[in-house]
Amino acid sequence: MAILSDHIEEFIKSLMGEYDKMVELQRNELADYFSCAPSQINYVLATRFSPEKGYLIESRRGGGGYIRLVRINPSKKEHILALVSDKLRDGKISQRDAQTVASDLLSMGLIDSKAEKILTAVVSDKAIHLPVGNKDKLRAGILKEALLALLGEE
Amino acid sequence: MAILSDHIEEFIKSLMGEYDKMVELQRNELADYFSCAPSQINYVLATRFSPEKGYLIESRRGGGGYIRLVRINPSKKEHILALVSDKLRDGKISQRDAQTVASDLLSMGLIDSKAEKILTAVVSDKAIHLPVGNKDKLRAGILKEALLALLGEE
DNA sequence: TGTATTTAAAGGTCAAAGAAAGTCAAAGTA
DNA sequence: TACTTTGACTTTCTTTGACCTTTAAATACA
Repeated sequence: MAILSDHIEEFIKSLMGEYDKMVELQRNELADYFSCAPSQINYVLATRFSPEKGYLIESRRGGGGYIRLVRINPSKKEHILALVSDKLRDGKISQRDAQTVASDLLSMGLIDSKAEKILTAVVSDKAIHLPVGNKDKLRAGILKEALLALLGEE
Repeated sequence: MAILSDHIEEFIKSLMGEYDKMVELQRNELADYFSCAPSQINYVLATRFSPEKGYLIESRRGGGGYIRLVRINPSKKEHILALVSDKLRDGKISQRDAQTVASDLLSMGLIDSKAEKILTAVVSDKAIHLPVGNKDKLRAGILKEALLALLGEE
């Protein structure tokens, strides 16, 4: 597993360092450095540096333009409550989305990898073997309880 | 004449070596090497590298995709698999028993208190809001997947 | 000089092509 | 009968390229 997008992700993270809150990129320069299409950079930002993963993106076009990544350090409680009201608003959630929630929590450092594994497992279609239909509704209930349980832990 | 699947199994095991915990495969490459259909590889994985046989499988599709096999720590495996076959034998479990399983795991040191909270939550009747009846069956499925997921850690 | 216009330098979007792996059912084999 | 093998089709993730929008700087002009 060593793919261009992963390299770019790593590179950006190394630029940001462990403790910095912010880094500024030049899209074209980066694309040049990795010999790829500039839009590749957007792809990496969209898939690896989304708000759900704990980053905000600001940018400016034109001469002297830039892309600025800001790492947000969310309060656990707020973030989880936001997830509950956001992703579970309509009382159902797909397996895919639920697992994204889990992996996002991990990448934000709000849960550890063991907890992430459990979350991923319990929202899987495998865990929820119903004949058909309302899996997504049930899954939402399970995920919700799990998330609320996380609130308790400090 | 040993059969193709057996050869593939052996080959993968030799790749992993005696002491490695993990090996990464390329499905198509392997299939090529054995001149078989790619889905043959899935068959081998499903029949020879299941959790019950001591392996977890992670994978990723698309460019840079891979299949990763993780060998489960045997002693942990025994504990947990014993639980699975014991408590979940008949495919259902009460909320009370499920929660006992969780707290037992905690006191055995196999999970931390955060994980225990999650487990307790996801097997609660609150999480599983079905109109009526088959909660215990569903709960068993959820618990089982959660336990199997734990096998991978550490 | 001050404003309007043009140009060039960024970054953004989207869809298509490519690169894996997954699924499932049918056919083959022991 | 149960296990194995295959192949067609699906899903997911990545990469590229063509075209669009925004902005700063340069230039023209009144």
